[in-house]
Amino acid sequence: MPIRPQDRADRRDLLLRRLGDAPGITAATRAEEFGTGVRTIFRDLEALRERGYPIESSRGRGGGLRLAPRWGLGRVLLARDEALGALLAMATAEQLRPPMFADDLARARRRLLDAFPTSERRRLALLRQRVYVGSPASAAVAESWLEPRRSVMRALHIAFVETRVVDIMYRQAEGRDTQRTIEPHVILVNWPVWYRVAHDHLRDDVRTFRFDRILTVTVFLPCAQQMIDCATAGVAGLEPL
Amino acid sequence: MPIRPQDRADRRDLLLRRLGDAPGITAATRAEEFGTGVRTIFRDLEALRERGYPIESSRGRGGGLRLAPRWGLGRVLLARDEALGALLAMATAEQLRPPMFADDLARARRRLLDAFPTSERRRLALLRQRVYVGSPASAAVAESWLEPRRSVMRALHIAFVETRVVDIMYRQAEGRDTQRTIEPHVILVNWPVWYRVAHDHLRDDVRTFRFDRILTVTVFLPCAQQMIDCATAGVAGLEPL
DNA sequence: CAAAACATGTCGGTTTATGGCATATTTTGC
DNA sequence: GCAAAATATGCCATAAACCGACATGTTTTG
Repeated sequence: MPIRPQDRADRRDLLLRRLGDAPGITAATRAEEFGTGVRTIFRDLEALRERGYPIESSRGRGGGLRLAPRWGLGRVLLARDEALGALLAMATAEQLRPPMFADDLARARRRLLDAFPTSERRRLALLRQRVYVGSPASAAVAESWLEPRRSVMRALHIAFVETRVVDIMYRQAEGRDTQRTIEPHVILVNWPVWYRVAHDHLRDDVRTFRFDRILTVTVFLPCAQQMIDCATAGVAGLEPL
Repeated sequence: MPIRPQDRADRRDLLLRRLGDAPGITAATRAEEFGTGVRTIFRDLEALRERGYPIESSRGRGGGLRLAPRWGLGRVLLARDEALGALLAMATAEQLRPPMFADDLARARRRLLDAFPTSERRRLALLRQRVYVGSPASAAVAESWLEPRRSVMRALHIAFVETRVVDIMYRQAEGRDTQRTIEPHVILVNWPVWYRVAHDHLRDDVRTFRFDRILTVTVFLPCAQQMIDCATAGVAGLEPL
C-alpha cells in the first residue's frame, strides 16, 4: 500500500507524522511506503532536522527512525473562529490561575496570537484582560440560570471580540423588558452564571447583564451605518466592507 | 527591501500572511517584494486558492489582492507542551459551560487533537473529562490557599497527562505530613483552590488533595522500575524509553 | 567479523519551477 | 469611450531542483 503524496512538502509532512506515529521503522521501509528512493528519504530527514525537528535514529540491526516522542505536533491549522474560541477559552482558564500548566499556556497563547495578522494582534492580546472570574453565584441566582439563546450568543460573541456597540433587549429581574445601548467591555463569570459587564449609554453607567436575560441583539456596523439584527438574521452579513 | 524566502512553500506561507496583513497590494509589488516574477506570484495565488484560502482580488486602477479579512490564520506551530497546556486550558474552560464560544472551542479542540500522533490521541481525548469545576471554596478554605511550588506542579502536570502513579508527601490540615501513593485521576477546581482527586492506594479510597499541601512528588516510571524525584531532579529524565 | 542500519558524496537524467512574453478581461479615471 | 492599470491565463525556453542509483563511510548488534 504505497502512498503517493502530491508534493514534496506533502511528503515531508506525511513522513514527519509517520515518524511520530510509528517509531522504529527503517528508512528503506519508508522509501517503499512512499514509493520513492532511499536517498530521497534521507534528504527529507535532513531537511526536517534542519527545520528543527528532533528526529532520532539508531543504527545497526533493529535500528530505525523516530521523532523524539514528546515533540512537535505537525502544523495545526485553525480557522479564524476556532482560534478565537481557543484564545477566549485560554483567557478564561488563565483567570482561574491554574497552578499546573500556566507557563505552557502562556506560550501557547502567544503562538496563537502570532498567527493572526499584525493588525489584529494588538487588539486580541488585550482580550485576555477582558475576561474575569468572580466569586460564584449564590444558590438562588444559580437556580434561576437558563440556557441562553444560541443566536444571541453568536452575536454577542462577535460584538465582544470586535468591541462593537450593540442594542439589546434585556429582561430585568422583575420581568420588565427594556432596550439598552451598551458597549461591551468585559465578560464576568460567576459560575455558572455568565455576565457581560458593559457601559450603558442610556444610563451612562457600568452595569452587568446576565447572558440568559438578553433577548435580542442588534450590532451596529461602524462602516456603513448599517444595522443587522443578528439575533434573527444571523451573522453572515457581518463581514465588514 | 526584498525578502528571500528559502523555499517555495515558505514563499507561499509568507505571501499568505502578507495578504492578510496588508490588503490591497498589487501582484507586481509583491513580486518585487519577494524578488520574483509576477507570473510566479499568480501561480502562488492559484495554488493558495486551490488550498481553500479565499483570496479576493479587484482589477483595474487601485486594485490589488487581499485575503478575506476574517479568514484563516496561517499555520500555528505549537510545541508539544504548549499544545497540552492549551488542551488543558480548553478543557477547563469548557467545564465552565461558556455560552458564547462553545462550538468554536470544541472544533478547535478537535483540530488540536488531530495534530497529535494517533497513539496519543485517544488518551488525550479523554483528558477533557478529567477536569471538573466544582462549587467554589468557602471563604475560610480560600483564605488558606497558598501558591503551590513550581517544581511540584511540573511533576504533577506530567503525572496527570501521562496518568502515572506518584508518591507524594502531603501535609494534612492539622499539620501532620504523610506519605501517600496515589493514582492521579481528576483535577477539581473549587476556585481559587485546585485539588487533585486521586485513588489512594494505601487507604484504597478516593481522596482529594490540595495542590498547595503537596510537598514533594515522586513519579514512578513504568518502563524501568526507575524512580525519579521530579520535585528535586526536574523532569528531564522522564523521556520514556 | 558480518550484517544491518544510518549517513553522506557524486553524477546523470528527469522533472519541475520560473521568468518572459503575449493576450484576454475587468475596472477606473479622464 | 478610450487609455491605463490591474487581475488572470496560456505557452515556451531555460534554469534550477529533485531524484534515483551507486559508492562509500560509520555505528551498532548478533
